[in-house]
Amino acid sequence: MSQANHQTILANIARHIELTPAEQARFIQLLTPKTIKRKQFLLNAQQVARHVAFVTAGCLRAYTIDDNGFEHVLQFAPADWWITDMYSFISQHEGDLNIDAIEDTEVLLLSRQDQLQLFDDIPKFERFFRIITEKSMVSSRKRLIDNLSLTAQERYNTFCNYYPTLINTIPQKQIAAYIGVTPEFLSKMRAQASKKG
Amino acid sequence: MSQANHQTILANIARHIELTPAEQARFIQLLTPKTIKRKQFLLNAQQVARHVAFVTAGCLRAYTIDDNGFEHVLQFAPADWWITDMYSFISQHEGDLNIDAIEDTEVLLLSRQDQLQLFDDIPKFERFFRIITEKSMVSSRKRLIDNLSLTAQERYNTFCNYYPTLINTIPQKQIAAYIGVTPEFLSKMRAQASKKG
DNA sequence: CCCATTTCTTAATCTAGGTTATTTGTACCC
DNA sequence: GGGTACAAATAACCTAGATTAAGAAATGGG
Repeated sequence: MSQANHQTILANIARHIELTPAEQARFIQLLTPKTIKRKQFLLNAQQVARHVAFVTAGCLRAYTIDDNGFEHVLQFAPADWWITDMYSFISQHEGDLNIDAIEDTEVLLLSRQDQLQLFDDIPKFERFFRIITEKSMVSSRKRLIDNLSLTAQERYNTFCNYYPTLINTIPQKQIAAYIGVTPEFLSKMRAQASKKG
Repeated sequence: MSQANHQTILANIARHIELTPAEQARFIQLLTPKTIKRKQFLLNAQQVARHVAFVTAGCLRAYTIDDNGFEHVLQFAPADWWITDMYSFISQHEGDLNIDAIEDTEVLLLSRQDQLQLFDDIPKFERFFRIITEKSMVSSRKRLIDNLSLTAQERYNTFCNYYPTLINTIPQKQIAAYIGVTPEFLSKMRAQASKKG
């Protein structure tokens, strides 16, 4: 089972770089498996994100709580996704993101320290993370544009396309906290949309 | 003068990696200087972003135009900033960002092709771009959180802190297109704020 | 299987910010 | 230096989405 998880992460990496068996072994050795039960936290705001997590099963969510107590979801991470508080992870200072599990979840953790060592020892890993950071940057920008230019209904549709597996598995209030509306308004939109068919 | 520009970009890079004189020379050789006059374009939507630009003087802006014809500014790039359409640059497919000059501007261009070659030849450059992409990612996320959780007035204040040099040099309508309000509403906010002192 | 908690829906009311329109101010260009 | 084009201000009115409140439905833990 742990073996299966290792295959998943190696397949994820193989999309961008090719590793020798020795390099694979070296990498696997640095990973710490961890189980996070539903509603438990991988990371709290005001903590330092020592690790980046790769999800092998379940689903995590990263969110902030604003001054009025409202939650804003930055990212969901179902299986095969990477997640961390990037600010805290790269600066190793305390961050403002909470990461918790919306269902029982398994992750493989890589510490920043080991990651940086890996960059020195096997530059291909620096390439891998350079590439996935470039891609995250693109999707973060895309989302910012969507928030600036789309209506709530359009953002909901976009969400459904982006996270198709999540629509029926996560509470609607989480979707609302992601697209930037109140749960009440999302409910109203869905009611109107279902009328029209 | 071109020498001065080269010093600027080398100093920018030296913040994160150390280069030998030979490596510096190799890098400089790959750069193409370009002048963009006020209101002229470095890149149009529907073009492929062949280059990433480093601004040595003046100021660029990157923006999209939505389906209703409204402009949304993603980034301003005064001197010492890097700018490109990241999606188009990494995929080499056509993008949706326009980049133009809000005043006469000088840039140094690095093509994606040369950048990737540089990553193969001198891994330190892959490190440099890995680091600045991580940092852009952090600021993009920060801005997304701000858009989800702050009022227009608070976003205006945040803008003033983030781009202090721009407040008096760029048109207010550009600031409005960045913080996500109409120029009319920004004008109203400023009037109210100045009343209170 | 049942109770407690959380989630979802509906509806009335409210407001931040948008829209439209007009006026005034400013900058550049021949 | 005067006209054209763009930028900013002001004000009346409008709407997408928030707030508040209350009931209905679903879920999960024991």
